[in-house]
Amino acid sequence: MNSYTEENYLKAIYKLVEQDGEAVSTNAIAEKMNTKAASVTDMLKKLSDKKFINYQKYQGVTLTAKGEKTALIIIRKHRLWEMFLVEKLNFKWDEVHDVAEQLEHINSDKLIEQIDKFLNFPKTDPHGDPIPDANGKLLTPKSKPLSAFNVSDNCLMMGVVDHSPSFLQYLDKMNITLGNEIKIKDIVEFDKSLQIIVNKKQTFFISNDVAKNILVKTK
Amino acid sequence: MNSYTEENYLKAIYKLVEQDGEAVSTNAIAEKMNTKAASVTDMLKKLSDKKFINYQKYQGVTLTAKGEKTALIIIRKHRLWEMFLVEKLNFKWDEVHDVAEQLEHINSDKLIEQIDKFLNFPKTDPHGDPIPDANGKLLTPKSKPLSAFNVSDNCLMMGVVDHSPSFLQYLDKMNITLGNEIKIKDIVEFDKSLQIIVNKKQTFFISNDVAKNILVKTK
DNA sequence: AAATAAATTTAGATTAGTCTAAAAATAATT
DNA sequence: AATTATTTTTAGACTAATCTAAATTTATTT
Repeated sequence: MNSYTEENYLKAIYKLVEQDGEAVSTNAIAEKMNTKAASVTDMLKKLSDKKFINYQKYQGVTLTAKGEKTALIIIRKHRLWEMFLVEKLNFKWDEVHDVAEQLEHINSDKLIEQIDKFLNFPKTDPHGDPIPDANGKLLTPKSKPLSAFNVSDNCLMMGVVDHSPSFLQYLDKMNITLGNEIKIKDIVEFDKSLQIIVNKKQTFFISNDVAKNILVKTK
Repeated sequence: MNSYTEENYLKAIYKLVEQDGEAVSTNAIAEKMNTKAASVTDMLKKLSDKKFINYQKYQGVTLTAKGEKTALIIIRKHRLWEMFLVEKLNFKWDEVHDVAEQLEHINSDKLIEQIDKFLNFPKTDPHGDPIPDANGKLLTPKSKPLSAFNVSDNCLMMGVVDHSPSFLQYLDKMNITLGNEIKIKDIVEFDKSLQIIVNKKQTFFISNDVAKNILVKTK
């Protein structure tokens, strides 16, 4: 089996590759893992020996098929546990991350498949992120940032980019949650802030920075 | 916080003290932890420094109040997770141990209290073992081995001594489960085997060894 | 294209937990 | 009580993951 630490490196590398779309640097991994570049280099050698990553000295890394599958299965567990915490144990969407970071490393196929079944096979986690299947296959839902839409577009809230508790709490306060309808009433020329109508009821302004972090699709 | 390994040592020491009722030896711990005596000595020093155990070289160990509370909170988590697996995720009582060994180390007060609530505050785990409360207090249910009773005594199945999958599967096959009524019809003079009537329906023989491992109380 | 800056890797230590082999302490036996 | 056996501890070494500091490679600037 792989160690807790190896799993966390694979997950970090997966997310960086997903984000940047290219080979990721030692420093980028070090920052994400809150560790030093020298430690990362040591681990990269190990992950490379185990065929989880493609690694050439000084050239950055990408995941092999084996590494990507392993990363996606950890992400599957993380997201299923988040869903469980919110749906069954009264956690808020801004409280689940740290616990799921621990639970994702529990090793039991039966456990995770039963959790999946218990939740009735959810497609996304509480933040709208897609849940990979048991083989590590991911169906990415088609969504774009709200900031990419225009005046009078009518959208459906699909997820978030920033997952920080403070951002999620802000969305709660504004009543912006998964599945809500968001219609763009106006876009301010000066700062690109948006006036939006949520669920045909509340009308208010959000900054363009906020809009960039809200994922929606056209309704 | 305490490491995964420290927690496992504390749990092992708790169980050995509970079983033997006196200071436990380095070798006994080594055997229970599947490790070597030299490794145990190292860990005992560390646990002693942290005030979890009373330890004098060559004299064996007992738990301090702090150590016992810590052990009981780990046992609380283990037993609540076992109950969750059986009650909510279709695990059998002989399948839960290994997964619960992992889950017991998850660190989140909210998580474990919500699991407790979700299960409607169970008093015992799937094997009839009592679940300590959130402060590490344990109410031991009064039960004795079936082998301590006499002909025509009518008992209620309360738990098991041996927790091995093979023993639990045997009990399943014989339809002996928690809460069943067990009446002693006869005790064979020769080998002390027992003829029992389960739930007023099935009558059959069990060995004295088996009877020693079934915990009951008088109905 | 040479010099400088930035990123990355190597070298050598450190910590937690483990091990083997040897030494020391306790227990059992004659 | 002396000897032998058993248990426990110490000494020194190993692995995984980390670190700092120095060396090396790659990238950027002049």
